[in-house]
Amino acid sequence: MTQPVRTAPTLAEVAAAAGVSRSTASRALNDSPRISEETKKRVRAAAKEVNFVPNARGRALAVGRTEIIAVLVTEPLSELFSDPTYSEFLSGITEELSESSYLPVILQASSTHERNRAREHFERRSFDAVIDVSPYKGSELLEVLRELGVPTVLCGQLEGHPYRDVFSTVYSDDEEGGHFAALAMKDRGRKDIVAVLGPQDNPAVVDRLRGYRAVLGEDLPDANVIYTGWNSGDGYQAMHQILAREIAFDGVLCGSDRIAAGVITALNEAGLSVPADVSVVGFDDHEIAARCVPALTTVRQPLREEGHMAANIALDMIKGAEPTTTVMHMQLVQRDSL
Amino acid sequence: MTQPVRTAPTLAEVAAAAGVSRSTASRALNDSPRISEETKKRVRAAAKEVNFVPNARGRALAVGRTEIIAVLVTEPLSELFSDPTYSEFLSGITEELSESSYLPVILQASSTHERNRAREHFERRSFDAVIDVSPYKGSELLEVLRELGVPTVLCGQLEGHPYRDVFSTVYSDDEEGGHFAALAMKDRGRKDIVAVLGPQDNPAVVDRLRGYRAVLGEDLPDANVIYTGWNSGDGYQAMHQILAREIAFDGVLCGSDRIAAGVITALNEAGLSVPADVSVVGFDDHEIAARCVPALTTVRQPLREEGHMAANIALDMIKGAEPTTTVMHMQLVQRDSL
DNA sequence: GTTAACGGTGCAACCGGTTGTACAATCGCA
DNA sequence: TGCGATTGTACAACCGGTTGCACCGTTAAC
Repeated sequence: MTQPVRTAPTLAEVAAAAGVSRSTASRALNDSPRISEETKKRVRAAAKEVNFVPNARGRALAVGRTEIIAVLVTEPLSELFSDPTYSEFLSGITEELSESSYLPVILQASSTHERNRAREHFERRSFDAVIDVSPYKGSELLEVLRELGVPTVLCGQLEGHPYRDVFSTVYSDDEEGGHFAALAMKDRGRKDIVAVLGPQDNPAVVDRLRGYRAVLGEDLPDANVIYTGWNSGDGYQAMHQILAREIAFDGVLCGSDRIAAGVITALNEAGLSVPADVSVVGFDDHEIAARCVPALTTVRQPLREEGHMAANIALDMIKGAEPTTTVMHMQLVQRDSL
Repeated sequence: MTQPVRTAPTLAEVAAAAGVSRSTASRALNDSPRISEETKKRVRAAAKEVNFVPNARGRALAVGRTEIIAVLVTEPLSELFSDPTYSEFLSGITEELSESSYLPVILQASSTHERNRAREHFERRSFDAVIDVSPYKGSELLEVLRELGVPTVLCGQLEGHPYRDVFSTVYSDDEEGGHFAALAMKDRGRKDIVAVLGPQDNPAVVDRLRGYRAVLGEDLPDANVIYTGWNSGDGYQAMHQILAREIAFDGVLCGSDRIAAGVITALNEAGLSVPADVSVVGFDDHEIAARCVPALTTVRQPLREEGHMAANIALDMIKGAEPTTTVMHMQLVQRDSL
């Protein structure tokens, strides 16, 4: 039943069918005010008749846009998939772009090979804009984007904001998140706090700690701050270290919900009850937070909304808008671990 | 330090710099045999000089290709991310395409809105080919692709293969996988088998069951076949149902590793030992399989390789190759649950 | 009755490449 | 010396749209 492949109808055919010129047909379909209703109607009918859809390649060349936005990702695909943060964030971007005619492309940049490919695509002007999901890692590519003048949105802060005047930035206020978590501890009357954070070189970690400190002061001594990875295993191990020190503490601030899950496991194994003996607060509000026993009090980052925002800013920049900096707000999610 | 945005150099500028015509410049850069070595050298030098990279839009229009391949996905992004099957498979596609100049685009088609957007992109000829990752769900779109004559690769079998003469197909031999799992049970001397499978309408499930049956015959009675979801919770629940029936059984064939994990948990809770009392065989060989206690014997599907294959076939079809059907082979991974 | 204003349309150029074909220059050979 | 074959290059058309500008026919104003 192989049907003969129709070769796609072009604007010229529509124009011929409607008895007008190509330019008039184009204007009619793009709803230009210079064309009479009468003619528009005729052209639209002709277009419907021959099943006309404007060719993406021709359009792209003429208007100087590909209507494609690259989402630059530094993590390898497997990590990308295992980290729910990205899923949420990418969904936000995709959702928002699906309202426009733009198409998001996930562009990986973990290996050198991939970065070179990415660079090549940038130079070819394959994309109208770039959304960089983990900008603190890909500085060479950022340099390229700057030179090429590609509208770019950075998700997350860059230390020192070297590109603030060229790129837009969207990030959650991590310091504020730290505030919220610390205030919750304080309100609960906790006075001897331990923090199990992510990697020390992560800007979000630095800001959150600053937030903790602003509220807790000496209740969170330097010695009680541990930097580690983001996973439950890391939290578990860190908690063991702390228990081994035999210091007194009644609260643990965690850099992620997964860390918190590991911390709770370690505490329970040591015979400590959460929240009776020790309060625990997480970060992120991923699925795992609600499933913890006890359910985890945590700080929610509006990831999906950040995705929406990033996509919109990218679209605006394509239209010529100036770079902007947008700060999203954190939120404390009260559950049972505090 | 905002650097003035260079407007990208065009072929015309290269030609001027090299003192040749645009056509000669184009041929020189594309290494046409009709151009003298001497001239090629000069043009290449000029191109390097002005930092020329051919513009993707212009090229696309001229050669009639966008160099973009759509990966059509029926699942919502969150599911896509939570299912390691896709991660592996998509990695395969991405890896392979990164060797070419082609760019993969993940195109979601779970909601009606998304399917309409997808259709529009197809009609605009935004993609040179489509790889459909879950073809049994998106038949309307397949119809569109067929009419438009877009080179398409289906991953997974379609019942009745209605598009066999138009589309290429890549799939793993699920019946063979069923064979392997069932043979393992048989070799171990298991005689009363239960199967906890995925959804009944999934063609892979149907084929695997056929494979089981061919080996086990009456050792796997109809009443012992349970259809459910793919997750551990589903496996757990299904096993409870079976235990409640108080029938005798000594082996469980599972539709996924996650199902198997749930099954093992339920068995253990009921005081049954794996593999002493009951043998369990999974499917997929995901990360979870090795982490099960006991480590799960399972059937491995070569997902990454399937991704490579699908990408290559897509590239071939773009070059005009006829549709092909490719069957990948399953493999039994022996561990401790049998 | 002439002319200015204006709404509607078409011509042609343009976006940035690729490619069929014509043409000029060089060479070999009769 | 004259011819055809061969090589290297340029001209121009083309891919499929968009858009600046000129032009046409009305109508309104003077």
